[in-house]
Amino acid sequence: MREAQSAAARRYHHGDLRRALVDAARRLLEAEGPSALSLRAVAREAGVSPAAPYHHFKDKAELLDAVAQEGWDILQIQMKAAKSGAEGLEQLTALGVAYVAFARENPALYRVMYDAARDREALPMDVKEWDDSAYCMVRDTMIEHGADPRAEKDLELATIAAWCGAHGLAEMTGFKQFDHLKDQLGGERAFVEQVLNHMGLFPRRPGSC
Amino acid sequence: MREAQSAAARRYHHGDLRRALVDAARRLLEAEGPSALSLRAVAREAGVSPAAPYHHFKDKAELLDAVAQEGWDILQIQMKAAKSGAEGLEQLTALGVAYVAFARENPALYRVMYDAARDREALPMDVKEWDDSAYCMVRDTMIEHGADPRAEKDLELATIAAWCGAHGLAEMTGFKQFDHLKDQLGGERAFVEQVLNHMGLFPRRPGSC
DNA sequence: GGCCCTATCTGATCAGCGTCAAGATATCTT
DNA sequence: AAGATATCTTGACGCTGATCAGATAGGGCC
Repeated sequence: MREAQSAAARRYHHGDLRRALVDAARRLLEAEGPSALSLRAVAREAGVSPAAPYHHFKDKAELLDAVAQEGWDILQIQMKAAKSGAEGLEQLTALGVAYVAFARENPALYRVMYDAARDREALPMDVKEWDDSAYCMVRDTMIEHGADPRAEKDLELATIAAWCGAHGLAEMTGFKQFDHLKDQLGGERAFVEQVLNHMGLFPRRPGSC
Repeated sequence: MREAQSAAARRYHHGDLRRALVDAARRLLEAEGPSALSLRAVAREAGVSPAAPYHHFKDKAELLDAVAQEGWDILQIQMKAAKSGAEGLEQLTALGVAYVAFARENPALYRVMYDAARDREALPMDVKEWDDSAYCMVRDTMIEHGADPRAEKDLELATIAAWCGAHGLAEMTGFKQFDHLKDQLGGERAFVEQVLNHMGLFPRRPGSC
């Protein structure tokens, strides 16, 4: 009926429609932006009828959740790579730079990721894979460079503070108000690095400063 | 034709429909959340036809811009009050707490504010009123407490870092992942304060730390 | 007062959206 | 081969943002 297909990737009538829908969504997202991401447009892009997605996703939000999850996976991979590309305390800055770079290079995807997070009032990291999460990578990096792993609260607070700062910077780096400063500093990359360095990317030790 | 009305507030057929629409939008926003904020629902709430708003706003986005602008105004007022309610270096923390509190008490409004900002890739502060903006309030507070006003770049970077951190915290404070920590610290307010204190809410002086 | 002009608002209409129910179709199981 | 089941299509519903012609009501001018 159909050409030879990559076996496991195809099933039933259309093939692995679930996979195809997520791919179509990401294609649309990159090409047309978040506002063009309607369920019907995704179905159209995947070559199926508007109702077909409902056999694989409860509703539109669940499709977007799947797209967002892929985004978090990619972000984690890129942060991991950035960490191993740096040494010493600069690893923390490198993680931040990678985080912001991901958001800037995939703005539509990043928006979908946080729209979903805001809706469910939680980051989408499952508890069971919590240990591999990008969030924990930041915390562990702090420990590796001297933060006291027994001061749990301070460690968590510092990780949260760093994450919040990176997220804020990711959303605002593109704002026009900062164009002047970016030029002064020699580009967006330098701007991001320096703002990150002005954040407390490390646990406060009692009595420091 | 109509009862006595507050004079300046009423004009033409309906009255000051523009004002009425923004009010209706904020009412809907608080009652039903951002997803219920359709142009038609706003018109319904204001008691006019679905097409009436188009005589006062170019499109839906422009209505939302007006709502967002009111949000920024309120935020600024509340931050100003918070600053004068604190003393010394704690003023900076107080500004952050007020910022996050506003976002937490008006989550739908805060979302509209930043949705608009992301769309136009800029904070909505007009250049002419830049000097009164909440953003400058943060910077000026840093100066008042010893930051060197001549180190312009560091000052700006620190202000941006603080703003990014506050925004990130505003969006993520409600996330369920942090519930445990909030309980440990004795409530959300304490959580917010401590995360803020872990951020670098002050310009880096060369050689400090 | 009487007139026109213009801003304002209504009603009808359009394409597109998310979602659902009913029916057709292809694959899996036996 | 036959029945069960998962998958997809078709058609429909109510909603949305937006546009247009036409009704209406104030303000300015004589």
